[in-house]
Amino acid sequence: MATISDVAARAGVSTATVSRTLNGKSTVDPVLAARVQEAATELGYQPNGLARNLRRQETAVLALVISDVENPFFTAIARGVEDVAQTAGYSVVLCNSDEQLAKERRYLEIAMQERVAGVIVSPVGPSTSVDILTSRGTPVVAVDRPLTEPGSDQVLVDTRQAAQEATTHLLAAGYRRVGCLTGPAGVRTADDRLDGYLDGLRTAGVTADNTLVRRAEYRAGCADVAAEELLDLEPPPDALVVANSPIAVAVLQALAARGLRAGSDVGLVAFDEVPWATLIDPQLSVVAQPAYEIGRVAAELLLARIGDHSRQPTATTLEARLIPRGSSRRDRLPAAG
Amino acid sequence: MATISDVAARAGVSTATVSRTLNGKSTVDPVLAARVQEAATELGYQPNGLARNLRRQETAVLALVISDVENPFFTAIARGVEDVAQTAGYSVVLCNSDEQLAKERRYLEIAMQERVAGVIVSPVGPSTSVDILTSRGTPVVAVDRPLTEPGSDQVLVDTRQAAQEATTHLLAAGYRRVGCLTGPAGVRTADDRLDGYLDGLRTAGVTADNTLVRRAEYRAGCADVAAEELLDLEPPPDALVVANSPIAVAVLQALAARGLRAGSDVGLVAFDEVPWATLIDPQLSVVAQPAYEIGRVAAELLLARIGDHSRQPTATTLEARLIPRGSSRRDRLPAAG
DNA sequence: ATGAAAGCGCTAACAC
DNA sequence: GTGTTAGCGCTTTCAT
Repeated sequence: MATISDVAARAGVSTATVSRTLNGKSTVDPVLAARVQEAATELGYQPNGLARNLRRQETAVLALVISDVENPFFTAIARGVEDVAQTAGYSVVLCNSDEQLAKERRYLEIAMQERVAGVIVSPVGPSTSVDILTSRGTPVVAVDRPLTEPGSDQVLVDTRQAAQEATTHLLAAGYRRVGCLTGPAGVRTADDRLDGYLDGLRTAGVTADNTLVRRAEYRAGCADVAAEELLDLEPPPDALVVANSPIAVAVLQALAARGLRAGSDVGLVAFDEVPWATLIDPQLSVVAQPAYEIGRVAAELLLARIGDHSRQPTATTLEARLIPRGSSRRDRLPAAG
Repeated sequence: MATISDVAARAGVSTATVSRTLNGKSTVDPVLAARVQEAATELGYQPNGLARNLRRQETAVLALVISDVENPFFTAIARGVEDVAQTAGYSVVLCNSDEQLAKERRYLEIAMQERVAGVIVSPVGPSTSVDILTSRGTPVVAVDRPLTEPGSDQVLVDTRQAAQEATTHLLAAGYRRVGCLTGPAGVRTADDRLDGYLDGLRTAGVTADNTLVRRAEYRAGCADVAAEELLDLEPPPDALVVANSPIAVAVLQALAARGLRAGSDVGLVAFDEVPWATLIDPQLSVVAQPAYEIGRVAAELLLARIGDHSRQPTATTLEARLIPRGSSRRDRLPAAG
């Protein structure tokens, strides 16, 4: 594989001149520059990024470590990050931690070792290994879930508030036994949504019933049992606040298996807008999080910190929006009764 | 940031011994090894991957360049790739080409320059820039769509056959004006699915009607117009073969907007299984592609080629499976009439 | 404007 | 078993 000195030799100049030409630096004699270009293309020269990075001690690459590639919420974040990075001349590499601390740690280590310019992470847990990065001065921004250690920017959503709103909405619609199916303990969004649900009950003067609360993994295909347990309670809940869309799928499947109908039989509000929300009958009421926006803001924050390492870390909280649809309306009941 | 010589100095040994210890090479005196480990942790030493890669001229990283991160089909492939890479000690970085040739080319160049061990790509078009890689000896495997240039492994799906089967299925169910909404011209899967659809018509002795064929971008939110055009034809098609799930969403939305029902009003078979296929009413008939399997096989092929660069490139074709559900059954009609 | 030369941090011969 | 040393390919002073 042709190196820079091959090109230099062929063009009859020094490696410095080749480097300057190929990087568009200072003013190089047009004649020499042309000779260099020619030699480079003739040799099919491809710069060795490894060597360049080693010399420069930096890379125009951002790492984005998300906890589930198959969750549309996170892929939407990825789009936001990518769009911003792209226009700033950065590339982004996506790493899937799969909600596993070990994988997350591994990817963060690689990011560190490969000296990426910065990383955006949706931490699996509150006590992650981001200090590997922050202690070395690599800018980090946390999305979706906070980090206990200071030093990173954060872009979160006021999800507790949103969960309360969802609960209040269900209660106002006339549901009386509102349950909650949330994510694993220790995952902040899961705990927050549960707390918001409890806030909603309390505000309405309803006493919480622990048996109406279940937890499940956030990933697809993990919440089946929890959903079934809830629906098979005696008496069953007549409405559910559901913490994300993969879990919502499980709930809807369990409902269908029992011949139950969302809305009329069991009120439903699920976190995260999905393309199919309006395709099911009744349509799914959701708490829409500004996923793309989260990614956009996170990338902007990261680039700002890369440009100025002394910048103080900030915390941004975005708002979620309740979109009421048919799955949180009981009004079919009178018609049927 | 601590370097290997800092560690060597602190442990009172040579850099070579540090390197050997940290890489678990040959047999290092346990006493020295312990001193090295201690010095390393005290200094918070993190190896510089850039330097290591430069020296080794290789990286334990695979690049996966997919054409749409928001399409579940591709994220499922990513899962397959990741699972096998993981167990082989490789990490995978995901790059989103967004169906844009320029982005794809850019990521391929980065992959080359960063000297990744190999790349898996779902090419935006047939004439991609993979030769950047193949000519330099970097193993490449194409997934979902073939590459015209030889030299890469391929993992494809017999999608033409599947499209024919879907069409035949609709015809057999009693639909008479079966249309097709496929992807952009030049994208092989789009053209293949169209051809398969035409095969299906021909086999059944039905003359193809060009007005019943439309094309749209493969990405979400791009097929609305095409879907509407099709449904507003006079007379409209009474069934549709749809080339992927983002397009299927557009079709289902257009149907709903017109008060039409899948199955009874317009028969529907869409490519790609999605989590919500059984949640809509009627359930969505799909052609399920073995996405996870594609990723798995592609990664295995890639690792094999990395291990033995002289290995001959292979072509694997996997089968898709038609899953008939309610959206391709007309039987509601009699009940309604 | 151009070239010579010094490393970036690491690994792998090679010598001891 | 351990140390010495020569680069990997590039960028960037520092001279000229």
